[in-house]
Amino acid sequence: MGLRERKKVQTRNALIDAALELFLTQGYDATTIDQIAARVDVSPRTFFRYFSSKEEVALSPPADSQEIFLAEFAARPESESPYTALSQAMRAMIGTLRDKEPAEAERFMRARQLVEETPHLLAGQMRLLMDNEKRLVAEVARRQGTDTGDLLPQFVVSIFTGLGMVCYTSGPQGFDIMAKRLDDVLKLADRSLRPGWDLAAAAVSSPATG
Amino acid sequence: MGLRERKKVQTRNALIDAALELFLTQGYDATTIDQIAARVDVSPRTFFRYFSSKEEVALSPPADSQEIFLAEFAARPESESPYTALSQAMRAMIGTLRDKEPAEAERFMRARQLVEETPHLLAGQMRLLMDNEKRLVAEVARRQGTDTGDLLPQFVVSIFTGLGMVCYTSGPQGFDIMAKRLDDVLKLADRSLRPGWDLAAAAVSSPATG
DNA sequence: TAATTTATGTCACTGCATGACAGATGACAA
DNA sequence: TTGTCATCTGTCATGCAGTGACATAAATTA
Repeated sequence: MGLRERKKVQTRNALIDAALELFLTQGYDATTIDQIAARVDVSPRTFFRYFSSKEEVALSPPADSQEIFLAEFAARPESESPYTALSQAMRAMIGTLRDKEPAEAERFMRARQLVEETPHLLAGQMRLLMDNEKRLVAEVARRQGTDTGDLLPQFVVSIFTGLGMVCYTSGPQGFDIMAKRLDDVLKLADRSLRPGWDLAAAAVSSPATG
Repeated sequence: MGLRERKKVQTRNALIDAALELFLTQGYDATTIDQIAARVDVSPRTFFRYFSSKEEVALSPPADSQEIFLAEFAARPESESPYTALSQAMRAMIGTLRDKEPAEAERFMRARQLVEETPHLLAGQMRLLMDNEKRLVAEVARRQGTDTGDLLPQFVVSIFTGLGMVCYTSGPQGFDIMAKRLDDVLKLADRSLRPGWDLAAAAVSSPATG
């Protein structure tokens, strides 16, 4: 990796860290791009060459973690039912984040705290989630052998997204507490959902449409 | 109702209609506040006296419909379980919207279409949803006799919100198709969820934490 | 009609975001 | 090392969103 590329990574991380620091201390709205840029000694224009908006710099860690989740999900064995694969992918994601180098893991936690206390960012994160939802639905449909347009895969993904929100919205905390919370929610889900609810068979047994 | 008050309602509706018209034809981003204001013959500054942001004018109908939903939910009889009450409130909301005068019903449908095809607005609507979620969780907890901090009421609300999203994200359509879609999703939920899953008893029967 | 309240318009200003252009800096070959 | 090329950065100019201050116009009330 050349010097140029290393510098870019460095600047990018510096911008994220500076932004998170200012957002968390002064608040998101009260912080200007100029302040963030000044702290990293770059021009405001340069900031926008790394991030397309003020929102994006704050949501950059969450976006990364979602990518990780999607990768983990795609890597789950075919033997797992859609919902099981989703749950396991979520656990795997938390583990992957925890095992990163401290500086990076710290960024994820700080961003998480910021997003939670800033409604605008929470909305933005939901948008990220919905952007990925299509990919998720497609993969679930594939595992079920159903069509992407079917109600069932969308249903499964929506239920799961709901669970994710519950364990996400629960105050500042570390990865371990987050994992514990996820376990609790998944246990609750196991008690609430019928076995095989996420498999196509249940839907197929219904009479033809119309 | 005095002349002044009537004029305000009139201007407000005119602004919403002009905004929706421009947003739907030119796109949300390509439309400026100046254009909207010009179409209603008011100054741009006046626009911001009616709506605090460009986003708010577009989300005004969805915000209203959510208020209707909350009112319907609060009015459901105590005999209904939390989830049943939520489902019935949703059906009631669609009915209430359909029965409004055509001009107003039209606004809801147009806004719905706009929100669906504009990611930024979809995110904004999710924020509205989450703003109301606290109220919803509190009411569900009250019906269950559980604490607002408990996992169960949050779980129930999240599951339901997920269902709502499924039936919301499904292409441009009228109230009837929307109601049909809701029915399908609720049927699917009935097949997937264990009886009594939304009642406190199920959680209480689990062994003590730890 | 006169006095009061309230809505609206104008003006000025800050912040976010983008395009264009020039200069600085790293990459690479001779 | 040097020269060339690609790329990153800073400066400048611009448009749009959103807000505060103040004056004006209109509706309300007496």
